[in-house]
Amino acid sequence: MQEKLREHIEKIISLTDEEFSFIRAHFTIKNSKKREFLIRKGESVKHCYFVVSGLLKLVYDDESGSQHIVSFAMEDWWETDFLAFHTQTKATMSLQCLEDTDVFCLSLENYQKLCAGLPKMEHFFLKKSNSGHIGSQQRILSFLTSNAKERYDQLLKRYPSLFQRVSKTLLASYLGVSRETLSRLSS
Amino acid sequence: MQEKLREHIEKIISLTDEEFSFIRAHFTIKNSKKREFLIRKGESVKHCYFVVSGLLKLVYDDESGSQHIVSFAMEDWWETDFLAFHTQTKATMSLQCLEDTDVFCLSLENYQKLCAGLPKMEHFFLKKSNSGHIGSQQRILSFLTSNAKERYDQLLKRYPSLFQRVSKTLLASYLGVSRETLSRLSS
DNA sequence: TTTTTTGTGTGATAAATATCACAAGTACAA
DNA sequence: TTGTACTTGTGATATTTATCACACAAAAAA
Repeated sequence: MQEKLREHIEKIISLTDEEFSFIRAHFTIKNSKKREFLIRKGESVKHCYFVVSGLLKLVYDDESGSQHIVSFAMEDWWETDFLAFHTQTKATMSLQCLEDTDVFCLSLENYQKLCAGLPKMEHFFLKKSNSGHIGSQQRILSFLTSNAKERYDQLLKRYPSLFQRVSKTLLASYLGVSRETLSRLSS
Repeated sequence: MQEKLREHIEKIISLTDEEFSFIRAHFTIKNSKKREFLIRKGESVKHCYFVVSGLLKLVYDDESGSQHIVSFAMEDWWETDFLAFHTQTKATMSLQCLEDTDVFCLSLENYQKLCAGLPKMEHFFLKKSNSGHIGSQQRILSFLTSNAKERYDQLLKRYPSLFQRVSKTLLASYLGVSRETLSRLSS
């Protein structure tokens, strides 16, 4: 499990064994079962998570009770309610396991210590944050330029594995269409 | 004009005069007229821009010829085609002045030198990138949870000044609705 | 100034999508 | 095993939004 984290980081920066030990010491491990919550709306957000295996959904529940999926977090993803985590405010979203999931947990304090103690890691997180930002911008663009059918096809092309792992209902709520419309599109 | 940049950076990290001189040396200044392009689709993206005054639009032109506004860049914003800038690929979007605009320009090379020479700045850019990511996620959320009217009201509330500065047609293309629909919403 | 482009509102209509309702299939727990 | 909850497809209908067309106003260019 440690190796997964190390390999992931070493895609961007190279590390000595000592550096990795230093990094490793800032994380804890958590093994969660399907349906378990890592973050609950309204509670404080203790950690940023690195997904080693499994699958989670980051969801926003609106006033009328419907769910909106901001993001699916799969292997090799960093996920949390970033706003709440960085500003130390209460979560506005929830992070819940869709499968049994193993994660590394990084507290804000350890995140800051890690960046301060090893500037390379600040560089690493900057790269990650940039990719995240670019990814979100692409998703915005897909809302601006594409209808439901096109967004569905783009998702299918980009993350084909998702279609085996999550229900159509969840895909619909990620794409921003009703499950009935999605059902009619895919047939 | 320099002071604007310094004040902006000092909102996040504090600087000595020498540090600021070091930073300043990595930027060039550009004054552009309304309608001028800082980035053109298809060309290479030389800089990341910090907007001192004025207003720009970051637009994506689709195959059918319609424009989609990914972002408005106002005073104190950092803007570029981030994907093209960071990966040194051709621009897929254009950045064009909606008003006469003054910017500081930072090349990728200088961006890297700046981060390497002054780790504080890597920290600064990480904070900026995180806010950008969070902002994009909020925008995604508005597409997921809100209809055109609600998105319009949210934008009006968040950036009231935009409504004096840009045409309804451009607002429509930022919100992802046709100008006719927007016109009917706002009356 | 005159001309041309750009912006805006609004009607009529078409297309996309949501909502409600129901039936049947599948997974999972008691 | 039975039952309960979750999932999926599909019909009927309502709502939202896009598209096309036009008139006119405002702004920029000649």
